[in-house]
Amino acid sequence: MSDELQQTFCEHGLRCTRQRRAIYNALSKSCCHPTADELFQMVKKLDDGMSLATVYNTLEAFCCAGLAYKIAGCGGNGSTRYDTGGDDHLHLRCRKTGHIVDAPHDLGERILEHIPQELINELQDRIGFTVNKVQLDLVGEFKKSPCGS
Amino acid sequence: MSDELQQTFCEHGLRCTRQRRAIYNALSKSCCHPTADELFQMVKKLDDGMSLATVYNTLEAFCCAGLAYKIAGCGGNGSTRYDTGGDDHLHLRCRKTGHIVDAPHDLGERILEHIPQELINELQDRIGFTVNKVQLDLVGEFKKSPCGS
DNA sequence: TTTGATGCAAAGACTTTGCATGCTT
DNA sequence: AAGCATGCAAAGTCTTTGCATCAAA
Repeated sequence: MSDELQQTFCEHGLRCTRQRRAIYNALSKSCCHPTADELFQMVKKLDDGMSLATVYNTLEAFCCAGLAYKIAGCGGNGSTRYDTGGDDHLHLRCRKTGHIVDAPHDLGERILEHIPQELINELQDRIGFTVNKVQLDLVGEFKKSPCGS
Repeated sequence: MSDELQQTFCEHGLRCTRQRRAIYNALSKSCCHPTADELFQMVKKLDDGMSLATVYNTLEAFCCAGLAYKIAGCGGNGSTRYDTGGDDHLHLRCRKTGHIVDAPHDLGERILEHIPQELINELQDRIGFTVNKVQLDLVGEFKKSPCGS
């Protein structure tokens, strides 16, 4: 079983288990930044021996290893959402449902490239704050539910 | 007691109580987007007859009325943070502590004005998403604790 | 074989709710 | 006087933890 995923885990100091594979696959396939429970529901269908605690533990391990990120859950209910932390830094957040969806890649890039790096640098110097990631959120409302979810 | 705050509440259909005054004042004075519990701690010092449930209820009422906003609590612990929803749309989020601080007003404006409205419009048309608020978060780390908190 | 991961259930943290009482309007 | 807001405690979510068992390395 020395596939790509195994190697990814290994490079990040994580053991490669059946559960972690399933969770990682579900997370990276999803376009909608699922919550821990949503992931659990997806994964349980494919693999019945799976507990919600493991999903939480695994996500925490992924986050520590840099394989995933928590993104805020400020919408409807207060649950944390996760993503695999690609370069999708433009989110559409629905005020009502709490859903978070990536903006189309091309538009995201075109919008983000307008943010001037020299101002970010100035800010870092002035405040004593190190910026790791620039995250632009457009808060609003979907006219209809995205992703069919 | 027909001061400014009373009028603000009244315009938003809210009764003006001692507790709501205290909570609103504490929230608008704070530069650091407190959690419900942090607000409770601040306010309890000044007004002993104050319950945490009231803080939550009041914040919920403020949010419904548009007097405050929830902002995500994706940092350390998972508690929601609040602000009075001025035009401070550039936040510095500390990965480690979960603290959220406004960027200095001038810098925030200078950075945000670079985001081209026509691209936002294009996105709204393409996705069927109505943007109410543009929120830019710089995620990273403070070299030392901000706000003395 | 060693060591970390899993699953279960219990505990913990954060938030909401029901209801009697009090206060604003 | 009427009706919303408060306070308390209990209930509800979401998340973490302890511990025995299991599996990856």
